[in-house]
Amino acid sequence: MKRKEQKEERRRAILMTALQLFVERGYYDTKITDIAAAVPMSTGLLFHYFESKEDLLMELVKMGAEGTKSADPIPGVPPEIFLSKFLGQLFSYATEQPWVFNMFVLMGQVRRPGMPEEARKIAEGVNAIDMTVALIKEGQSKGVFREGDPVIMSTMFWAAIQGIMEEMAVNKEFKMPDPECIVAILK
Amino acid sequence: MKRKEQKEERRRAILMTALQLFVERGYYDTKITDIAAAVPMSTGLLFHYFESKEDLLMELVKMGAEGTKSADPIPGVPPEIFLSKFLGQLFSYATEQPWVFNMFVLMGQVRRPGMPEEARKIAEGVNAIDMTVALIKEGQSKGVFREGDPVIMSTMFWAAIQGIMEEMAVNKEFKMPDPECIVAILK
DNA sequence: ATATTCGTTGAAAAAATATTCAATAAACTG
DNA sequence: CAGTTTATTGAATATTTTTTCAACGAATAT
Repeated sequence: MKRKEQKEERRRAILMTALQLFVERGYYDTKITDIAAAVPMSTGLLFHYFESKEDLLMELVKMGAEGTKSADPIPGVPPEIFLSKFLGQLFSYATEQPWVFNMFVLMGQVRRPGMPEEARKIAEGVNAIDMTVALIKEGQSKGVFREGDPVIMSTMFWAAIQGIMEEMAVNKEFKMPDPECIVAILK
Repeated sequence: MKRKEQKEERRRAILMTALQLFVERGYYDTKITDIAAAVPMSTGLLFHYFESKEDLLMELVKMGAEGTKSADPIPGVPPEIFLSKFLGQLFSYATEQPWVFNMFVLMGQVRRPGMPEEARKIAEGVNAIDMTVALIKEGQSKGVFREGDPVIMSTMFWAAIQGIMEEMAVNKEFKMPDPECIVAILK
């Protein structure tokens, strides 16, 4: 039974290639032929593994949604510490586990208008903003975060992270920021 | 000579319609037929006014690049005051001059990978980040802004603003944030 | 060793979208 | 008013991109 393993491996290769291209060039600008050529394989064969381009995106987004569950806050850990550690981890993935990093970037991109509805819905379901809103409230009540509408603060926080990650994804020389520097947005 | 004025007006109408659709649905997801239908006019006629969809985008981006020049810092004004006033103005445009606001959002979007090269280049030329880098350095030397790599801080700053503006553009109920709250990212 | 299934290809078909165009109506000019 | 230019339409065409498919080779099973 080596066939099945090989098939899985090929599937993964396609997914990872597509992920990288989607993040670096954008979903609409990466054509099926680009993905196939980069894997590499014939365009026809790609449809042996995925029903459509949108299906490919869906698989990625589902994986991303799955993976994000492990980013839930740990009860008892102070919010500023948790966020700081979380970001440190995230940024270190940029070089150590590029696909995890790219996945995060992709999830953020898919939430934007103009992306295929189905995928977008799933990505919106993984709402990091809600998670941080709670954390921000906690931090505010403890006096470690400054006052202000938690929803706006959370939006700013994630937008800043997304912006930095997209910069990092495209411009490989961009210096990895100190997590503290981002958590400081909330302080 | 009423013809010429009317033509200009029609042109503007197309431009403004396209701008709104591009921002709300994204460039690739708004079809030429969508724009024409929204103006409203026949799809064929649209090509009487603009050579192509990309040309339409180019015109918008050129307008945006032109308009952004008026956002240069005023010598002598303290950086934190300038930025705060600037953001106040910008956010107030969201309701008072939606097209100015949308233009800002569009410029940010066009800078991203996957957008048509030609337009992207122009948008990247209008680099608000460079402008703020100087302002941040000034603020740091005066001690009103906190320490940290000015490029990263500037990237964060604009990414946060872009994120909030995109939210405002799509979700009309989103509460306009206090500019102080954003400038606080730098303090 | 033969049959059967699966992987693979590249060219052809289909689908989505942008663009052109011939025809007509409306506005202007002298 | 007759003639000329401009605006307008929507169906036809061109282009771009995705998707299918018939054919063939390689691996696996019997």
